[in-house]
Amino acid sequence: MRLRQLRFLVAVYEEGSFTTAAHRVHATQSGMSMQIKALEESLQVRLFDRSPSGVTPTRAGELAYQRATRVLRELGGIKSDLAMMEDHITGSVSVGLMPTTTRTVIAPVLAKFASLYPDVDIKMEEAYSAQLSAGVMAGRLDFALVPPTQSYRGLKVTHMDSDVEVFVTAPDQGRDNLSAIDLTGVEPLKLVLPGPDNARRAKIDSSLKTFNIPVRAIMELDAMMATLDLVARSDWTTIAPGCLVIADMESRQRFLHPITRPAMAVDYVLIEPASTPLSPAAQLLCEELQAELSRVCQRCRDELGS
Amino acid sequence: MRLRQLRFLVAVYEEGSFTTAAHRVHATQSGMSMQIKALEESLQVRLFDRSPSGVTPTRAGELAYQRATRVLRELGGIKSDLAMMEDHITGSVSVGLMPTTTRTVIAPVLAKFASLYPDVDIKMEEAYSAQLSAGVMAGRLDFALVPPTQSYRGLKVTHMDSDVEVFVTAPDQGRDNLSAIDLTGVEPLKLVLPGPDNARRAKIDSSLKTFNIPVRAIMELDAMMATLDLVARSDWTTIAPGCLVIADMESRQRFLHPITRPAMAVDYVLIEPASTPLSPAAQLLCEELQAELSRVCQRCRDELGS
DNA sequence: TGACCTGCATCAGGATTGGTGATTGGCCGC
DNA sequence: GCGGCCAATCACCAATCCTGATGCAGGTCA
Repeated sequence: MRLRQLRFLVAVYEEGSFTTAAHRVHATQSGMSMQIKALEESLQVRLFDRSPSGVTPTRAGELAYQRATRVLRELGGIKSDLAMMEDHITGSVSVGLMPTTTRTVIAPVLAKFASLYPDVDIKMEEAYSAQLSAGVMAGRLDFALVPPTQSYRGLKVTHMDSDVEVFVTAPDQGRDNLSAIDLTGVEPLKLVLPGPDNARRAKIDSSLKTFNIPVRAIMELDAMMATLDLVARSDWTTIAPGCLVIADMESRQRFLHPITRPAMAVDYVLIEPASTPLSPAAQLLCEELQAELSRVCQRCRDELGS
Repeated sequence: MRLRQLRFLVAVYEEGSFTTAAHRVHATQSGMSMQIKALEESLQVRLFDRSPSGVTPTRAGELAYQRATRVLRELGGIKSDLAMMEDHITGSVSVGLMPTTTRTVIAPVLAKFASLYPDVDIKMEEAYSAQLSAGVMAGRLDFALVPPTQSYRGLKVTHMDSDVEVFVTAPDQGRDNLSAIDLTGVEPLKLVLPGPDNARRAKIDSSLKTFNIPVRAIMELDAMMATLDLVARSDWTTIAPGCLVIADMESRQRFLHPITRPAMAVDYVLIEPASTPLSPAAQLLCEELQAELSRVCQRCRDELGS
């Protein structure tokens, strides 16, 4: 068994094709075919079912893939360890964040990190989950913080924290700030929500439907700040994650209302390449981010929980 | 980086010499030298300090070794996974046990395991820790259950459970069965103890010394059953792990006395090769052993704890 | 102090391995 | 039925790695 074969296995599994996998790892189709064959022979088991339209992993292929990613991750850990040994952390980190977290959570993290590790270059990208996971898979991003999505092929997923959803209105809409609300017993809502591609949207829709919550109108706005701005100066309302709106506790530009029913939570997960470990710098940034996120989430649950 | 290089790294680290490491992995000294050099170049760091009497790992070498064992362990996991996929567990398991556990713990485990997996061949070896760890390192044993020792080079160690030490006397020695005893306030003891090579012996000696426990005579007996037999039919006494003597709760051949002072515990650890995972059969036997051991240890702590 | 031993580094040659590009054969959609 | 797509195979070439011999440094013993 060779490391190259494991890398090939991972590529083929993730691409579902010998040819495209070969391109990805800068090899030829024939070499790919031979190496996979050799691997199958050394393991005495068929890893992929071949078809004229590509390949699909067998059960054994699934297992082998899972292990192979872990082997490669450990392998990369060697270099990380050695880099971590250096007293001086350097390099660059590219991180992707969903808009929710860019308002409150990220600023203190960046400030702290930059002062702790002045020689690390930070690149931050704000986008929705699909683009972020694509970025991580393509290697453009070291890791990303996203809501749970469906497609994790080639990604390692770690749950980081759970946040509460909060109902948000303008101050002049006749509700007391921080008063709890039961959405199942309320006049029809005018809601600003993200578009159907958004991961939170699906959960919200299903809650609305399950509990027969009346909705007068829905406006789709795939821009968080615009949404909040609109809510602040109109009779439109929205449902937003605690992390996003907790700053309004002080500013009182918007009034926040814990939701007693239905129960709605939003999860944050970390995604990173399945078969590559984080660089030391990325690991450290990740820890800072985790710490700050759970601090904020804790506060949200305490002060905005139902 | 190549897997072969990692195997070489592990061998060199554990042997402390290029030449003997080369023999171990069926390679030549020159090939070993070149591969390690290549590895060092690809990692851009020196892994071993060479001297005319052998090699010693640098700090980087330590780290790389730790990782390398984990890589190889994960790698072996591929085959284990695939073997585990078979509905029918087969193969053979060689396990080493210290005498303490062979009296009470192992029988039910073997009985259950043999009936669950009738096609697995079991080999069991009873010996003291030094021989067992040598056996594991040489690959003769899949794993072994031993008391904590010093030298773990090349072994993965997992703490399994903690047991109590019990003071044991013959029934006619004027002590009530199960009556607690404070060894610090007792007339000088006649103790049968294992020899100085035994891992428990060092701990017992240090306790005796620390608490100034008077000892009239010590007899060294490296045979557990003989020790117990002697204690049952004389005024000699001993200190034994709970697991070993709990059977006397019913038989009353010997009287047991929880020790209130000094606090004495005996740990059981599992050792296995650092860079090879357990075979599926070994893994299963290990789980059964763990379960039974913690059941017995729990009972010992409940009924023989101070 | 000098001969000897041990252990690692280095070198050149040779065998094995792995990658390449072209070709074949099977299946699907047009 | 034809062209496109994909994997398997083959022969050839290049790179790699292993080998056995030799050199060198340090430590030991008479």
